[in-house]
Amino acid sequence: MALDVIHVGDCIAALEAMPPASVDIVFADPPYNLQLQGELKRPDESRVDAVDDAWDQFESFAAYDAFTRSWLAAVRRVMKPNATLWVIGSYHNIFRVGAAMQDQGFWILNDVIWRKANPMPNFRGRRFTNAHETLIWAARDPGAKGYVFNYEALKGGNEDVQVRSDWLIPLCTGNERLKDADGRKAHPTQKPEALLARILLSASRPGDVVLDPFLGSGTSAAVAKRLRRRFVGIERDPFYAAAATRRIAAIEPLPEAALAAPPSAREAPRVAFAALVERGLVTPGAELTDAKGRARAVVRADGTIAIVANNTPAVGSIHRMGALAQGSEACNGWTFWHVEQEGRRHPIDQLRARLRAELGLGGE
Amino acid sequence: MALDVIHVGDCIAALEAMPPASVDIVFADPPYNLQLQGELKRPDESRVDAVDDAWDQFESFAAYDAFTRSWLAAVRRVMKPNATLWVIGSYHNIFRVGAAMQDQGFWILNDVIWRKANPMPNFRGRRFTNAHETLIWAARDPGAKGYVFNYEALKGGNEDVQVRSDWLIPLCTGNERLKDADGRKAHPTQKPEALLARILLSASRPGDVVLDPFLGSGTSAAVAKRLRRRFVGIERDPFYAAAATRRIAAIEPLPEAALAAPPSAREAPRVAFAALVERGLVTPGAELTDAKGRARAVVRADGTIAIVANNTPAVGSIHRMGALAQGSEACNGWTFWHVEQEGRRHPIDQLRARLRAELGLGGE
DNA sequence: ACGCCCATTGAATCAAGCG
DNA sequence: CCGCTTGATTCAATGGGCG
Repeated sequence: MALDVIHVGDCIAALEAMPPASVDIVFADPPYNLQLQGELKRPDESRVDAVDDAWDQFESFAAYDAFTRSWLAAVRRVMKPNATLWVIGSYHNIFRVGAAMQDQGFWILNDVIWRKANPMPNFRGRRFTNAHETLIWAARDPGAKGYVFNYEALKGGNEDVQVRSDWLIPLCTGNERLKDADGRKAHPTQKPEALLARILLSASRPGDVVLDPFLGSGTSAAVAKRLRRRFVGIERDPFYAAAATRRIAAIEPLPEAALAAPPSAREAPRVAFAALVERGLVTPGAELTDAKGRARAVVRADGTIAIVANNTPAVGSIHRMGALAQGSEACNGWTFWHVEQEGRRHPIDQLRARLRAELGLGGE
Repeated sequence: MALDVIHVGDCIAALEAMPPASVDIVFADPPYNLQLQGELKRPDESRVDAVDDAWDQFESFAAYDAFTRSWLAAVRRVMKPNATLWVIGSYHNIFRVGAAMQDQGFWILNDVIWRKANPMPNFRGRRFTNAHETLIWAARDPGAKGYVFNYEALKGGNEDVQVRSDWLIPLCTGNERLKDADGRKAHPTQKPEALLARILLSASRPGDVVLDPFLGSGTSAAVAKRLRRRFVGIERDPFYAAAATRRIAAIEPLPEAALAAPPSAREAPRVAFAALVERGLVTPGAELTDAKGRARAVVRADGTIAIVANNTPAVGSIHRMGALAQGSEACNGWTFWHVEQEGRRHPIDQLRARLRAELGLGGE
């Protein structure tokens, strides 16, 4: 399969020519089926340049649904089992697309709201300002566990709080907006690079293959190249494809160091408590306590620990014994148990971190 | 048709017993079909009290769709030609509901995002915090022009800018949350009154008939009564219906002066005084005075205020009415108007400062 | 009265690895 | 595929208790 290229042509045919289970993440910005009636003018009588292109016209909801089902099925075939799909739309089409996705077995992970910082006002004053679009993020199958979600990196870049499902991002305007030779916008619905960057940084890794079946002005491919992902773009209109090709050629990938994944506790190699005992970071016979010094345990040479709970002696893993000492079902022994050094109690997780560093295994 | 009552029973049967074209606005909070698998625990091992009620269980998407089509059709019959329908849901169900609405001929006016100020986190760090729910606002028919949308009043209560399609509102917690005899939450999905107030103030008028086919804890009826709308509530569960009945009985309608016809464009208030009203820092019907207690005004539910100047009643923004009361051309209503608390008068600017602090400095 | 600390809680489709 | 073990994981708001 050719990577980092744009296929010009119908997306169904192009998708069917691709090998199955070959892409890691899909971004799709399908026609919105806007169903606009007349033309709209601003209060100053200037005309609003609406999306009235032929590709956005469908005869009926049924025709739009058939189109949706067909591209969703074709996309689903080329997704790896742990790939995820992002679709963007507005109230004109997103409900139909979301229902079709569920019908085809996609498993919705989140709906995400793109809150536009600078939306077009409602000139007639008959509705609320349409100030957002909706993204649906879905796994290929129910129960998919292995999808990519760069939780820690996202949280780290967000004042150390979880990223929410509502994202505030400005429209694509100014220099970022592609213009044609006449200085008019080259594509009517160009998406901001910030939006695609957040998507790709959230749910893909460097080197992953990003598929966009409705490439348009090429935002997804441009951001993929900058973030050192590979891309497969499909676009029916040769003029849009040409504009996207020029745009992508001018992109310089970011330095690899700017994209390396931060160390993640979840991906750090496992170190058994027994290894700490073996390596001498904890001495057999040493005493462990909880943070407040109430529960007590004795370290055994084989890496298990011994406690007395309810006047009954027990031996087992740091986790089991932590749960037993607390009377809870589960327990992370690494953070529950502490050792005393120089009069202060430290969680044994600190010792594990030190051993990881000694072994050069990363994970802090 | 009996108004201001709760019908206990199946909503389809109750709707079919109503006369056609008899309600002005519908709010529907149908089951979300959450499809939860196991149980979920917080990092501290406490159990999350999930929605696992029988009424939220459906055998399949097809069963849920059939249910949706049936209540939508029954609701549509009792809507006046210019009535509008509001439906709330999450990604579990809202796409299916929205598509069914379009299929039945409803005309979507907006989708509106309820951004939760204090959502439950994602404890396992495997997705984005699910921090919003989606509302769909639709007219009964395509091309409906006569629906109610109180554009000027909404704009006036929003710093004189159009209200957007994303609304930041806290969850229903604390005192507002209905409790049963054991002190546990009486209903698992009680909606905040601020959300319903914004809906009814946006798209209905005093005296209008508000229908809620899934009344639950009765938030829509309680807010309807307070805002001097009439209501028809339908609830299947007699325990929920009884709790709602008690709740509604305790509601005192706001003074009519706080709800009379919205002001004209020229009199629209210019600041987010409405936010103070919505959040309960100022009560509709409360009295404002100047620093010396001479001029007097009454707070209205939409964030405008009413005064009598030169024996002539007038309604408008805190600034306009302050100017009118002083006989000056301009006035900063925030420093002119005061509220009395514990025998002392404070400028309403202090309340604004408090709200800003609560919202985190107003920066979103 | 006020501030601080702690416990509780909310429409949630919430794990991964090894044997 | 099943079953067991390991061990990773939370934000804003409310309200009560205490000093």
